[in-house]
Amino acid sequence: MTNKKLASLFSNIALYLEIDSVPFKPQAYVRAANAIESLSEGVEKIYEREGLRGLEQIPGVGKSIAEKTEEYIKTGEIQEHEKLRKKFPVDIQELTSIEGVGPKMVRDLYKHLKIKTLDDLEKAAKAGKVRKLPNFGEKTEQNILQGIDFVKRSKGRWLLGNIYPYQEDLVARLEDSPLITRAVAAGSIRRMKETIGDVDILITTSKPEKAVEYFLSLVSYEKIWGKGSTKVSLRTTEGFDIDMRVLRQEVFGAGLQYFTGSKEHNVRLRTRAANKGYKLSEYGLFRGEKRIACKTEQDVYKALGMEYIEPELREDQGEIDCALEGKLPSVIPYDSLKGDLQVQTNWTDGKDSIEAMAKEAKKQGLEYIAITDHTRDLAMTGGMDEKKLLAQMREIDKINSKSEFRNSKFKILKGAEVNIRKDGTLDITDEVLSRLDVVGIAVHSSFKMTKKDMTARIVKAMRNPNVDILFHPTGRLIHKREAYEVDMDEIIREVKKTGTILEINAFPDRLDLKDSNIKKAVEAGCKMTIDSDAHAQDHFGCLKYGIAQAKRGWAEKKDIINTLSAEKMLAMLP
DNA sequence: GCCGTTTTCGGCCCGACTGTTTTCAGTCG
Repeated sequence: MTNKKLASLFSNIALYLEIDSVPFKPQAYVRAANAIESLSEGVEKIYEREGLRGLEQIPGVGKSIAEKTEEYIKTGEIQEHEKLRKKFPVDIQELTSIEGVGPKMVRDLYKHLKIKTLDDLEKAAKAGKVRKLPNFGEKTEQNILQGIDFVKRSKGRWLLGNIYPYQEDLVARLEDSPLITRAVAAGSIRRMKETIGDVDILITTSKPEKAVEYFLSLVSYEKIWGKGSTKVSLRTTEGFDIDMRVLRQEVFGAGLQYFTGSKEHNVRLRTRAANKGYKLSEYGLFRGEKRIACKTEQDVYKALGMEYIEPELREDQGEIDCALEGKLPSVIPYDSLKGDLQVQTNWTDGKDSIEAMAKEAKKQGLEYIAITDHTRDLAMTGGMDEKKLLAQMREIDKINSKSEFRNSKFKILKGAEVNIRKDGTLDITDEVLSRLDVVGIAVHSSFKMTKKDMTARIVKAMRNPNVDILFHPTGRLIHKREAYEVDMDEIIREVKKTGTILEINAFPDRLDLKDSNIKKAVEAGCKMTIDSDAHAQDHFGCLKYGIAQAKRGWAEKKDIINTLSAEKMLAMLP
């Protein structure tokens, strides 16, 4: 995981340089950091094979950053970074993670109050010292305290999308070993919760000690919390914990059920079992001394007289009663999407071209994507005005007519992610909107309106007859920003009137709508779409997190319009 | 500091919003 650490060093350098208002260099470091973080290969490997020259091939990495990378590979640190850190001995990553706090504020806070950490800042703000600084005031102090509260609450939890690929890789490598007959992730990862506290791995093996050693050889860890013959618990160098347990083959199902949770689900399940005269534990379902089910999870649920409950539903949200009555919804399966209705390209803030995104989507088995770049008001992304949008539409026609796409089922649809202004109007004219296949709308600014005003703003935008989809309806960014205040019931009522489609945005830090809102939408009979919000080719993989979210919201295939063919999907749009 | 040529230095996404000003700096997207 050198890439990640190195990337974080470079982003730190960028922040330190911004303190000094150094022009342009910070962006260069940020670009390099992003490029390094998204590499599929370790920088050491590249360096080993191709030396400095290989490093310079990474986009955004030139001579100087390549040399710093070399220095880091050889010595584990970068002098430039040490120098800057001595000048401003502050936890700049942590402090700037507070919404509204940037490098300049960090500078002033350190200069006047010697604030170095989140805790320092919290104390100072609570003591009313922050408001007295030049250019700070009471409101800023309040915002800082709120921001700290938010950061603190999300500490120690990780985004599903950041951990899932790690877990997938680890499980695959465990299963590759002849020592191990079965390996599977349990816990909140298996339930696909939007954030994960730690990773639970279950294995079966005939040689527990050897398997534990093998597991330790695969994982790079900072600390072992505990180690026995059937369990090991550690902190990875990435900073999260893994619990690995060896289960006995014959009780694997019961163990998997137990360690998948959730705790609340299990408590209720055990109560049901007890009422029927059974006892349920991680070692099986018992009647008296007799073990009656334990091999598979299916056995356990069946023996309790209920339908099998998928892991994503096990949150004690009424799933057990439904399962007993045989009334569980058949939630949407993982392979059921035919299209993706939110895709950004290098026409705005995406990384790849329209054609590259289309090719990748096709490769992933999709039948269509809608290109939905940002519009005018999002100047920072190169947001498109009417003229640029029309040019892009012509470009899409051109690509669609290329033989590769023309002769296949695949189609690129024309769309946009249109900005909803503060007053509920849109930043593209109706005339141009009416020519698009898919019009998505979204809020990107003025997040701190009252609930009433924000709801009215969105409702007004949805009433535009050209509008098809409300993108990331609540605007939250997990661990970064709270959802804005909005009356979801009112939005749903309006959706029923206008036929607007609600989005389940699958990007790991959005997952917006969240599960409880999806459930509301399903109950009201709203239609939804699951979109990746891809900004690069490898982001299509995020769709599975959106599907997981839909499952957690009890959505069925029929509730999700992009399970349909392009033609049928388009017919569903208002 | 990187990039891309105009081959060796100039350009680098920029507008809205906020809270603090009293004309703007900082932050965000």
